Amino acid sequence: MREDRRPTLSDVATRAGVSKSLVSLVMRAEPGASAETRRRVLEAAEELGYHPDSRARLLRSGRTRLLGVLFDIQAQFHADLVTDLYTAARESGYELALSAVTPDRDEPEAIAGLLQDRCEALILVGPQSPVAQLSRLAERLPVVVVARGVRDPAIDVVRNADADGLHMAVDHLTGLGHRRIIHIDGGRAAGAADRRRGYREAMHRHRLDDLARILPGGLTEQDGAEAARQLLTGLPSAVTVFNDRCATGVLDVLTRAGVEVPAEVSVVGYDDDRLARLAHIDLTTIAQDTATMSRLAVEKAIERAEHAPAGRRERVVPPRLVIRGTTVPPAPLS
Amino acid sequence: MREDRRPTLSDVATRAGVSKSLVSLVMRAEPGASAETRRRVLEAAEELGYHPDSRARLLRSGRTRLLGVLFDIQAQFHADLVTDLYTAARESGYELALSAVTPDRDEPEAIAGLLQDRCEALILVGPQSPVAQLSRLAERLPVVVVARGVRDPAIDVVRNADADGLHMAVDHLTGLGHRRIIHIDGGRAAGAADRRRGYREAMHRHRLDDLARILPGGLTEQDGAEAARQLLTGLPSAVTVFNDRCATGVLDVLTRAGVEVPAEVSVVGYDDDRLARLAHIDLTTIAQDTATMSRLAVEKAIERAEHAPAGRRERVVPPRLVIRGTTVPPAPLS
DNA sequence: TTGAAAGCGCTAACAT
DNA sequence: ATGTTAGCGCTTTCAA
Repeated sequence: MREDRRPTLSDVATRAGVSKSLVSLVMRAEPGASAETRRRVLEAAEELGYHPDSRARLLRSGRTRLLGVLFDIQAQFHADLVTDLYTAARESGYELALSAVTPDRDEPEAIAGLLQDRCEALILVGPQSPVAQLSRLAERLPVVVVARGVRDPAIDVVRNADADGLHMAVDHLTGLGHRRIIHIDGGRAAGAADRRRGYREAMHRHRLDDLARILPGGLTEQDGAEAARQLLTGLPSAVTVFNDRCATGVLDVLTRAGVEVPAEVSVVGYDDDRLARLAHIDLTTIAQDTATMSRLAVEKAIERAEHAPAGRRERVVPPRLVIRGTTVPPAPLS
Repeated sequence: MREDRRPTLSDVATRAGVSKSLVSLVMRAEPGASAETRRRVLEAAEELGYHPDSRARLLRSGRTRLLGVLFDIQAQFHADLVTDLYTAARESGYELALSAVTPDRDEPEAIAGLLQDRCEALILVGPQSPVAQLSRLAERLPVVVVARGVRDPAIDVVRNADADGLHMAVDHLTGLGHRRIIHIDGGRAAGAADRRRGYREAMHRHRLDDLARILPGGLTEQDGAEAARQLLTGLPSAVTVFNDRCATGVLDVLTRAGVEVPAEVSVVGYDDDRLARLAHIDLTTIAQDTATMSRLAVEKAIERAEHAPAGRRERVVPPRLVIRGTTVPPAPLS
């Protein structure tokens, strides 16, 4: 069966006939022990099946090299970001502590968990908490907010240029010849306001103000489906949607209603999450550069954790238009 | 700016004018402190923004009350399970340590992270590792595998009755009058073999062996989309699909090809994940009882961690047919 | 009900 | 190159 007590550093020291300090040095591969001692210690450790206890180690050294990550386990885009955060953290020699927000586990609870783990900094992906709470948190440890704008000098922000993204979307559509372009927005979601603004600005620039129209949407497939039903009463020639998840709902309802996409209506999403890339969805979208955003977030977090804050407080990553199958020139009769 | 040192239990004790022991009791909500003391301590803790250091706490008490959870961050169904695992763990007074598998972070790496954290037991959601590796792991600490069958007396298993699930799906369809029912399978995925078997058994029971046909599918929307293209060459009257994610791909391709679901083809999924429940997908499916499975997994893990293994090694949870909008009687001409 | 003291397993500062 | 001595922040005796 299993050992009832795990061997400690002392056990190894006794067995090797040396002091704990030596064992500590050897286990960390630090210089300061003779080759012979090193050999004896390693041998003893091996025989005992010794593994250092990271908690004790970190408790003593005062460092955890741990970055706390808050995310919504139901959001595909968050999953994509977490994927890249793991990569970025490993490259920087840090570990990630994940804490998910679920329908039954709210943000304060998820954050409390991270604080208990003594993370050196927090990376919050699309947090919904009021700014005041985030500010309070930032008084206690470095906080980096990803994919949401927060105006607080103590909080680092990594986000994409949402307004620019919608400029690209609208420019792409007008370039194809579309004029009746509707925006299905994200309501109060992070980034939604900027994307709305970007849409309005672009429509204005193309002198299409009269045709501009914004339909209330949201973050989920459900929200998109509902918005699409509104759409059916008076079809535009193209739609820009708050995000890919919402766009998926739009696509689904349109298709079911017999509206051909893109022949009758072109659709542009936002995020370029895994969903959009699926061959059968094949959604034209505005890609957020999750790899870069993740790298920057980890960099920022470590920077703040290790020395004083340096560099710009807000990093805005440019989005990128990814043309796939849901956008074509408008039908002649349109 | 920020405090350079996080408040400790001693700080709280000083501020509240009591001993460390009292603070310790109060923070753990243990009896033995007067109401007045309790109030003062909590107030001091709040003012200082104190959070107990879990490492120190656990180092001292020798226990972590930590359950390590391995899951695939790209799988919706895993997200649903993790959601319920959080709930179950909280009810048992345990915490969860999440470790995600990503395209860039394989299972051994994710598991190594969990081991460093000194989790008392591991809950592996749909692990892909060979049984030999899981067995080796189980020699070091309690291991519970969820949603995959593993034949090793040292490993607890919590899964749903996959074969029964397909019996239900086929019975439902034949009950509606379907005869030409095809199964799109999950290849080598966990549970796929049992679901295939269940399909064959049910078709046999209904004396439909001649019409039984299995198409290679997989776990993802992509896999479903590809399988559906095969389907188009000779439409059956109904399809049972390995899981909801895959079924989504099937639905999408069929709809785009002008095949009406369910008028022309009925579709049944598996899992009842968030996707299936979306109003616009509205997929008839076989629900896995994630709440029960999660509760059992947590129970098993704690049981093994705290005393010797007790109770049945394998817990099989019955699935449940959820009838939604993708199944109707076959078209008369079919 | 409260407090003092002794560690948990480890690392860091200081000896030698 | 090696050993000794203090803790890290907490829980756990044990006394008061």
